Amino acid sequence: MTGKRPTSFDIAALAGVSQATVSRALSQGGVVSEAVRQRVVDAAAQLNYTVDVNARKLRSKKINTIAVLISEDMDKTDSPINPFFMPMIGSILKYAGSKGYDVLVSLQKQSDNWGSDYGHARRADGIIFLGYNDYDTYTKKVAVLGEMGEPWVLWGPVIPEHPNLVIGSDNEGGAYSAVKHLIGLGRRRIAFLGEPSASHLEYKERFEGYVRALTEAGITPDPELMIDCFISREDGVAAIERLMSQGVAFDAVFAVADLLAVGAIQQLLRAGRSVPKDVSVMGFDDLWVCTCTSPMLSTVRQDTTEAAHVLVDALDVLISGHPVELKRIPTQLIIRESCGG
Amino acid sequence: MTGKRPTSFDIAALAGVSQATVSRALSQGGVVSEAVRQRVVDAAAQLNYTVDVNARKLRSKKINTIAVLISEDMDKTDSPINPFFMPMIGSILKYAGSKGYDVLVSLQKQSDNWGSDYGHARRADGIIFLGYNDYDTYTKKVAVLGEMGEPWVLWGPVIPEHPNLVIGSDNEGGAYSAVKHLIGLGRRRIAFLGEPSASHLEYKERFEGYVRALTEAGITPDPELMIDCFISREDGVAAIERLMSQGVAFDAVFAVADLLAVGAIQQLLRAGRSVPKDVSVMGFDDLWVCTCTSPMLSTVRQDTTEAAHVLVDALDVLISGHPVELKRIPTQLIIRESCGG
DNA sequence: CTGAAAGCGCTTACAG
DNA sequence: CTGAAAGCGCTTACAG
Repeated sequence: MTGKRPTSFDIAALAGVSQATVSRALSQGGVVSEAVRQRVVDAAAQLNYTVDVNARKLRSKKINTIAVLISEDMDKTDSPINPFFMPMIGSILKYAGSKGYDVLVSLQKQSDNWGSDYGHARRADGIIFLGYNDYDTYTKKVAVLGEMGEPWVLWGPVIPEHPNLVIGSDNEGGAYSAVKHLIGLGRRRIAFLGEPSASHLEYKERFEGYVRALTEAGITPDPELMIDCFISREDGVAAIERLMSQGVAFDAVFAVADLLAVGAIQQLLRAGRSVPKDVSVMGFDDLWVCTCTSPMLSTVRQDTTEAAHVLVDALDVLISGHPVELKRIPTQLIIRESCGG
Repeated sequence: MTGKRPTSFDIAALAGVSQATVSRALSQGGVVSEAVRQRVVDAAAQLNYTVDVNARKLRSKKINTIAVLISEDMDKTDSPINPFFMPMIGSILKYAGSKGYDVLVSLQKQSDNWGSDYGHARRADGIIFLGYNDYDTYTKKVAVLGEMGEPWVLWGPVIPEHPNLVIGSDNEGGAYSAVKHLIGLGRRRIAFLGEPSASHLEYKERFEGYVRALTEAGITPDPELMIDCFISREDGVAAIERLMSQGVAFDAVFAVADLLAVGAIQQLLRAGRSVPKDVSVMGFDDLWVCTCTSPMLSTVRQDTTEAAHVLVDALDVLISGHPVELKRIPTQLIIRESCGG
């Protein structure tokens, strides 16, 4: 529909130079006299010309594109993307864009044999994986990429034994500081709401922080207070229902994810308990929803902006052929109304 | 870093056919005998070969890529993307992917002279614009694309005078049904929280629905009940503060966006009013946060999944050179706890 | 159904 | 600093 797009030859003719010179004038490192460059730029503007990126990529073998592959969230019906990743994706788009990368975004089922495709077909120079937190599944996948020499980084649990290039939050430390804060408030019976599967290492790390804080305060972790849940608001509601129906006494809730904490607050209020007077509630993530509840939710913030920068920078380094170390990003305790004083 | 990628010539040699046949065997409409195709596919698998998408795009002139251009939200500090678009983007990724499109996503400032770039540089066959709801700004921009013959669709207010290809919700009808519902509950003093700028036509349409429902019920719209706000939780809080400090009596709130309604609920509770007993609250959008408040927020749902499908389908039709009509997607009234009975 | 050949629009040594 | 030429890896008429 576009009619005839002008090519570099058209610009060359109009500017009275060779096609090669047009190419030089319009690319980053091209050596041309300033006068000629100006003529070319004017001619390009006049004909509404832009470099054909596909020809450039083919010829130069530089793609300047990164792929963001997001694990499709099968639990959620409303949106296929985990809300935690939303601002992170936004920041990745913004930051990668500022570094001159185009960004391909794709949703993938964890089961598919995706991934290799993107780099392999020369669509992207490197891949950022988001939401692949099931250790058993993803390790095999990225191993393939490693063999192919495809640069990739993954957001997830940072563990030393892990094959390089994983970037994530200080989950244990974040959980520790949160629970320590609750203890400082005088809470002793702190319920733990979390993911049961042993392959979700991030949640396991948060559990370890919980245990450390309790132990340090001389409190013996009580299995009755530990509720296995998947990560959803509904599971948070159910967890509180279960604790109360079993008659388990508790004066605080630490949830491994804000979604759980949101559900917990709702169910506590519904049951006539006051938050934070009767029960303090603490989440993890600092989703945007934390400021929308009444009372507003205290939480452990994962810095998604910083995460995006670190991920893109690491991939950038990897693409240029240098090694990168795995990195743990500090969390920050955010105290709002749901904790009380 | 990847070493030598195999080309179609390598596959040809291995399979004992010509390079052209490899190309045919591996492309959609290629005519080849089944036996040969199998040999080629096997050879490709053996060498871990995938078609170089850049060469394919250059040669075939088919890009099979759509660009999603999102207006960067300057108001928000936490995330640069309006939360309303999050699930829509997810659905677009999913649906466009299922149709065989790659999806480039980019954040743009409304002021930039972006956009034309994407189609023009042969990066994308067409463009989906999200969040460009300032009528005055975007009309000029898309006009340029129109002249260039670049396919595009825009999510926004659907108005007959508008240059084609805009897809949006039935804003007037949605607001009408919401306010009518409040009136049916016995509410008479219904505050309107909305965006003041006349160029934000979607909000204007919702205002018109509000007025129509009131008028139809014989209630004269009262300017005292109409509060100008930008679209944020904070503005929702401020709006309620203002109404109460001015001593304006009201028994319901209709907000043009859930964000406002969330803030309204928070401030009403803080001021000791009961929701919904004293005041019914109704939002618009059906953001995911609606189920996270206490009480849960009633709202007018915009169907983001349907929207994504309609946008992608329309762009698809446009790309193939056929015309498309502007379309209005029905909204749905979602009654939750914040309305009362 | 298959092969030989041309060419998509660029970038980049190689000369000058 | 600039030009002529080769070639990136494919697709697609054109023959057969």
